Amino acid sequence: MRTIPKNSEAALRALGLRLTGPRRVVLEVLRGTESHPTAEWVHRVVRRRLPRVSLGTVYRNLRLLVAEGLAAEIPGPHARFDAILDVDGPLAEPHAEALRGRVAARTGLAITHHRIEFFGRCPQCRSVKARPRRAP
Amino acid sequence: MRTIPKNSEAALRALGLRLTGPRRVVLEVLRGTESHPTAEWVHRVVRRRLPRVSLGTVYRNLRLLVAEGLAAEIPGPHARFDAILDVDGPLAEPHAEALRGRVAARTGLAITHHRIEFFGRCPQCRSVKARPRRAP
DNA sequence: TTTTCTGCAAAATATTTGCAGTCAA
DNA sequence: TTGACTGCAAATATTTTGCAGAAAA
Repeated sequence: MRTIPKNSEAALRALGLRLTGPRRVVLEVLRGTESHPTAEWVHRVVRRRLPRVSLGTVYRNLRLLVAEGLAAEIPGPHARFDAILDVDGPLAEPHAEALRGRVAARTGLAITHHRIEFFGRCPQCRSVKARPRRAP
Repeated sequence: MRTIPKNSEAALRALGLRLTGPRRVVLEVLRGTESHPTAEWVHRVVRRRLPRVSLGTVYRNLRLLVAEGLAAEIPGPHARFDAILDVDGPLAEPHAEALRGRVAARTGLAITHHRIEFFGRCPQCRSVKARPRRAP
């Protein structure tokens, strides 16, 4: 399974994407928050570093990062985005299989697929005193 | 943990919601598809049974079902909705705990929370020959 | 009855896109 | 250089809401 570099520049380069200021900052902002930010929130935060970045560019880069697998789009009243890192696929299989069986037995459903997501803080984030502000 | 009835009418009544045509059909449509439909798709399908239902009403009921825990909103370019049934909470815990530990060790993240979703077809759906049409 | 809900249509939000100029490679 | 990318603003698309009437409890 492909591994995504923790360094944002490297992650973008690994995908053959051009390394532009707005793009790098959008990814870093996503990776730097624990919340599930809206596009508008990302835009506000990106602008603290690059004041001239437009909302359109933020949207274009969010969609690009999602398409490239560097970000995920998650539930909410407005679309919300999260940075993601890979975990080796087979890691989860034994547990997932056991769970599928139990869920199937309990519900009578024929399970077609499942999704497991973990949310957490990286070491770098933990070393910072101030906790990230929550998205609106 | 609260259990959600498989019968849509009973599920709505159990929550003290009024049983209206549009509401019941919206829930049944959600439960009757394997795909992750958009609000507009739900609207189209609901209208095959109740032609006068408006898009606004579909939105109101989708939001209500989400608020009441009968449906979930999931990722996509447009908001997408799924019907959900409960699985006993403690059922998943031993596996989830084991997974959290392995994911934390592998990624260096301090896991704050996780979410496990299973998708499948109910016995009633399986007995039908024609497979449900996919959402757009 | 008395609320809650609905259809309709307008309003508010959110997202995408065309274009001309910039910039990374 | 030259494609890819961007800001800007206009165009679309999506979602929410006010209101008067209809319907459930």
